[in-house]
Amino acid sequence: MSTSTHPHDCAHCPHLSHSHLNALSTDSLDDVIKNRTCLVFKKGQTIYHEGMRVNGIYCVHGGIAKLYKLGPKGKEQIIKFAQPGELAGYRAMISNEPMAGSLVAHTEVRACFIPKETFLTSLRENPTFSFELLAASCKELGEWGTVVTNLAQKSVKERLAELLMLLQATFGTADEGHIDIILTREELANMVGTATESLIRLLSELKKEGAISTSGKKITIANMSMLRSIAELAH
Amino acid sequence: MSTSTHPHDCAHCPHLSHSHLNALSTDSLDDVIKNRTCLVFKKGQTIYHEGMRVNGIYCVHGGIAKLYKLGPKGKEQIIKFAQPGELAGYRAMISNEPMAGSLVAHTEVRACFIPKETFLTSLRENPTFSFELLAASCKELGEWGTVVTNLAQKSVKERLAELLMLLQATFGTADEGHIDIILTREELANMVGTATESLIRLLSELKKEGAISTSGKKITIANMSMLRSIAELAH
DNA sequence: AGGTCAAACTGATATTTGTCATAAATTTAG
DNA sequence: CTAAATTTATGACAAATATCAGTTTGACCT
Repeated sequence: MSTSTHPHDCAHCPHLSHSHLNALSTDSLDDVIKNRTCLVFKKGQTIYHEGMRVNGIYCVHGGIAKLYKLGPKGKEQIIKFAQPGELAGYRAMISNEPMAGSLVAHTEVRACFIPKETFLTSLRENPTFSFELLAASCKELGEWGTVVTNLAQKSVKERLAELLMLLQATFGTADEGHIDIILTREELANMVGTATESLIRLLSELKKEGAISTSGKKITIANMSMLRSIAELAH
Repeated sequence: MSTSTHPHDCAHCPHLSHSHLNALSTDSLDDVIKNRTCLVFKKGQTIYHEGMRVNGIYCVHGGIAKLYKLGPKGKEQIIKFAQPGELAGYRAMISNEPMAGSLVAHTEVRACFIPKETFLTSLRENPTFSFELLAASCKELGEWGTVVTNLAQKSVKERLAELLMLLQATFGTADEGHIDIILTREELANMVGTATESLIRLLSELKKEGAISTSGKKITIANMSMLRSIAELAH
């Protein structure tokens, strides 16, 4: 089970400024803080399961959470990673459906649980918040179109090159220069939609070509323009 | 160019009841009607282009419009078809981005153009409308997750079987029993993400197996449960 | 009705990707 | 710190899918 900690200080959370919750009025934010529960999930722990009806949403304020769906043959398809400042589970809440995917702690995750009623009330009372979520959803919808097009039309190698660039853009680089998120080869495969063995071979190719270098699970982009040309052109 | 017609009677439009615009107050609807322009697009005509900034949205009230994106090698990826009652282009308007895809008249299309300002004002003044769009976007986001998972994990044949079921569910069956939308093999290929020749071969297989029958571009689902098992299981 | 053009189809072949088996390396747990 | 378990890696092969070349069909136009 998740562990409840001493309350997280949401009002001064360093992630608040780039969170959608920042659009709330002082009163609404107070209400959220009053009703939220602070939780800690150990690495690997499931926060919620696909298909579940959950009566609230999560605001991640520490660690990285992995959102995935199960495919027809039970294989996991990684949809996205949620970073501090992001809300998770609000789509299902708003469209009043079961969760479309499962959320699991990829590292240790600290998150606040905000009850459904609190969340829906804050939506109702804060047009700015509501509009911001609408705008974010609309933006994401546009991005999914690109994801689908790439998935349908690009080769696995092109998708992999693109994914590595995206990961670097999203998670930045660590001090040693590698992309600052640790993923297994299987997880990389579950993002680009291929078999683990194929992914391993293509990573080796990229390495041999000098586009990237690896050290265990740490991946460094060695030649960004080469990687970009692989992602966009071909072989 | 598109032709302007004598005004469409939006207030009594048979599609209004299942359109998001139905959530508007009488005043807002009047405002929309006052400012909208009714247009007719001939089959094949482009309504807007990917990458464009458009200063308004379209409300389709007749015909079918095809929304697609161009892939890296210039191949079209069909994202969806918009039917009467649907709004098109509102995502870009709300997230304030260029259009993520191109919209083209798949049949003759009748649509009202609603200027950006009118649309945004109605959003601002109608929380119900705004929430409905938010809920719809959230629902769609969940659906894209499934699309992506299927694209990443299913074979082309499975995706084709699924597409045929989806088309029947969306467009219904014509009197003669076929799925009530006419698509070229290339368009089908551009929906499932495969080469036209592959699609043709797989359609023939489905025909040989008795799951479907075809007559020109008209496709009839002959054995729905067989088709479903092909879509879900395998080969 | 005949000619023209685009779409549908077919075959042969190349390429990509998946699968299975197995070994080496790395991480984790005790 | 070592043993077990997982992850990474590689090879051989099978299956799926793309590509190219060419033929047939059917719709449309005057």
